[in-house]
Order: sequence, then C-alpha cells, then structure tokens
Amino acid sequence: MPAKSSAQIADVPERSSLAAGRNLLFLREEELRLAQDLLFFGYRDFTAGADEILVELGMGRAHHRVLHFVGRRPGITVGDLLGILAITKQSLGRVLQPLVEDGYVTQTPGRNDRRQRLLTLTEKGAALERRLFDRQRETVMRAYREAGPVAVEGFRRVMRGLMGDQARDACDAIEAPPAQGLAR
Amino acid sequence: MPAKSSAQIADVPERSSLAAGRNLLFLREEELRLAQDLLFFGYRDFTAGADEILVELGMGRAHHRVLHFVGRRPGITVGDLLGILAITKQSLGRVLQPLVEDGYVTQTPGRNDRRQRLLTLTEKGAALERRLFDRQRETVMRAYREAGPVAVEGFRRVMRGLMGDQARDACDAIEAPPAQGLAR
DNA sequence: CCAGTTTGGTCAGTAACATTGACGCATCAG
DNA sequence: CTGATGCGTCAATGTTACTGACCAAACTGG
Repeated sequence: MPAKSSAQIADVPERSSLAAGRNLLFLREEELRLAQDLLFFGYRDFTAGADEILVELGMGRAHHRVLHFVGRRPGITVGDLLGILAITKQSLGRVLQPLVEDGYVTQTPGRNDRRQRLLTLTEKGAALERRLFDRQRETVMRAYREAGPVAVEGFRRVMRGLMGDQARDACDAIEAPPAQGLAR
Repeated sequence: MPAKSSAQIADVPERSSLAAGRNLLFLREEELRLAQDLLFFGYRDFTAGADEILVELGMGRAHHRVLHFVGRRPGITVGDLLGILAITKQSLGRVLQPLVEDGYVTQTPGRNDRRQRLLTLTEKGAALERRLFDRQRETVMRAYREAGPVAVEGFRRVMRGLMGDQARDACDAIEAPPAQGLAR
C-alpha cells in the first residue's frame, strides 16, 4: 500500500522552511481529504445493509435509529431520545408513531412522572432491531477483524474526537450503566 | 474511563466454556453496538459544520459531495461521478444543474469523446469547496490530534474495512494518480 | 390550591435528497 | 447504417428533516 504517509515530512530535504511548511500543509490537506472520503464511503456502506431490510418494511434509517437507541436504553423518555437524536419533536413523532402503532415500541407512563412516556421495545421491536443489528454486525465484524484490535481502538478514539461535546456526553450516557438518567 | 474493554475475556474465570462463549458474544455485541453509536454521532458531527454553511447558500450535503469529488478529480465525467456517489442520474442532475447554473462547476466536452461533459470546479466553486473543507478540517484535525497518529492509522483501516468492494475501488481510484480513469 | 413550567403530542407548511420509469438527443464504434 | 453509450429531462413518489404554533396533562414551588 503506497498511500501510507502519516506524519513524516522533515526527512525530505526542502529548500526552505517555508517550502517545508507548504509540504506539511499539503500532506495534512491530503490526509483530511482522505478522511472525508473514508467517512463518506464507510458510513454509507455501514448503513447500506440495514437500509435494505428497512425498505422492505417501508421504514427508513430514522426508524432504525429509534429502535437502536430505545433498545440500548429501555424505558428512555421521549425527551432524552430527542436529545440523543438531535431532531425535532415532530420529526421524531413521524417515525415513532408508526412504530408504536405497528407494535414495535410500547409507551408506558413514567412511575415518578406520569407525563413521561417511557419507550421500550416490544418483542417484535427487539426482533427487528436484532435483525438489523445482525446485518450491520457482519460489516463491522469484518472490518474489525481485518483491521485488528489496535486499529479498532484507534478508530474509536478518532470517532469520539469527531463528536461535539454534546454528542460525546450523549454517547457516554448511553454507554453508562442504565440506572441513572441521561445527561441533561 | 471505565468502558475501555477491548478483547480480553478469558482472564475472567467462567464456569464453563459455554458461559465463556456467551460472555464473549456479549462483549462482541457491546463492542458492535458501541461502533454503531460512534458512527452515528461521529458522522453526524463531522458533517454538521459544513452543513451550516450549506444551508446559508440554499444547498445541501449532496452539493458538497459533488464539489468535493469534482474538486478531487477535476475533469471527472458525469458517469464516473455517478459511480462514486452511487445515486441516480436524476438525483445528481438535481444538484449538479444548479451548481453549473450558479457558476460553481463547468462542463466541458470531452476531447476524446464529445458526448462526455467533463466536470471541473470554477474559481467560485473551488472557493466554496475550500470554505467547506476548512470547516471540516477543524473537526478532523482536532480529532486526529487528540487521538494520535497510531489511532489515525487504525481509524483509516477500520473505515476502509467498512466499505464494500465497490466503494473501496472507488476510493482507491480517487486517491490514485488523477491520470487514468476511475475503476469501471 | 394556583400559577408557571415541563413533557409530550399534534396541526400545517416547506424543503433537501433520493427513488423509479420512460424518453430524447448526440455521439461513438463496428 | 445500426446499435450501444453518455447525458439530460420529463413526471410522480417517498423519506427525513425543518419551522411555528398550539394544546393537554402533569409536575413544582409558593
């Protein structure tokens, strides 16, 4: 693989530090453009498998996201889910409502706060989520296996770095023990 | 950071290899679900900065993708661009046409094959692409800097692994010397 | 208990991005 | 000349998202 240049430039003799700086800048630019390409292609193909299943059911990626995060945090409130997805109430409603009507998700009033409608996957919902998950599992497992554990750790670090503070908090909250509420 | 478990499970004494297998499976599942989260949040925030600029101009992410790939491969044909983006002619036309009309992209007939309309960024187009690029550069540079070069290499390997064969070819073709045509 | 906030749902309108199928035109290759 | 290719365009459709406004139920502090 030829295009493996990471961060060494100084060993190439340059006429001036200015030229070296330009070269550095160029390499950085190439690196970043490569990152753009990788994220575009990688993300697209990562979601492609699940998308195929979803279209059969007349759903979209948004439905998958709801199933995914409700599955990760059973009993999540609508508000917390909105915070995670960072979409509007209306946008969520449009996908959540059909999911409830079709028996993929149940809404139960909160014990402490009965205004809340705690969201949980039904068996049917969990089964669909698992089906979608298994499809993506193949893709990710293959990538992880080929890349190796060190690369996986690096992948995680970079992806976390790409997130804004808000998303990082939300991500941490999902990963955290499901007892206490999400970051608010 | 507590949730750093990567791939060690055997050190925890288990009652049976079956239980160990279940545990392994569980960890793998958690790993993969984490990957889903990371990709969702990371990709979203990666594109968020550029999206802000685009809405001001009445454009969307699709316009950015065209600017990006035309910028990477000046003189690309419409067909090759379609192959890279993996969208339909109509979808491309809807974004490409305004870009041409508004003077971001020029179409010039191919020298060898005059049916082709080779796409190139105008100065205006290159300026916008650079503006969008600079916005994403901040995000990626920060993530790269915080994660370190080893992590960056790992990130690249995993992202490449997520791609399907077709996307990997397309990605390689973009990275390759811009002389010969894209993989067809 | 009442006022004000919070939680959630819902109305209507708009827009970006993508799809499918069909057709036309110019051009290239045999 | 014929067929295939590259490109553009017609029309209809669907998903995902946005905005602003409004309402009902339930919690919270005084």
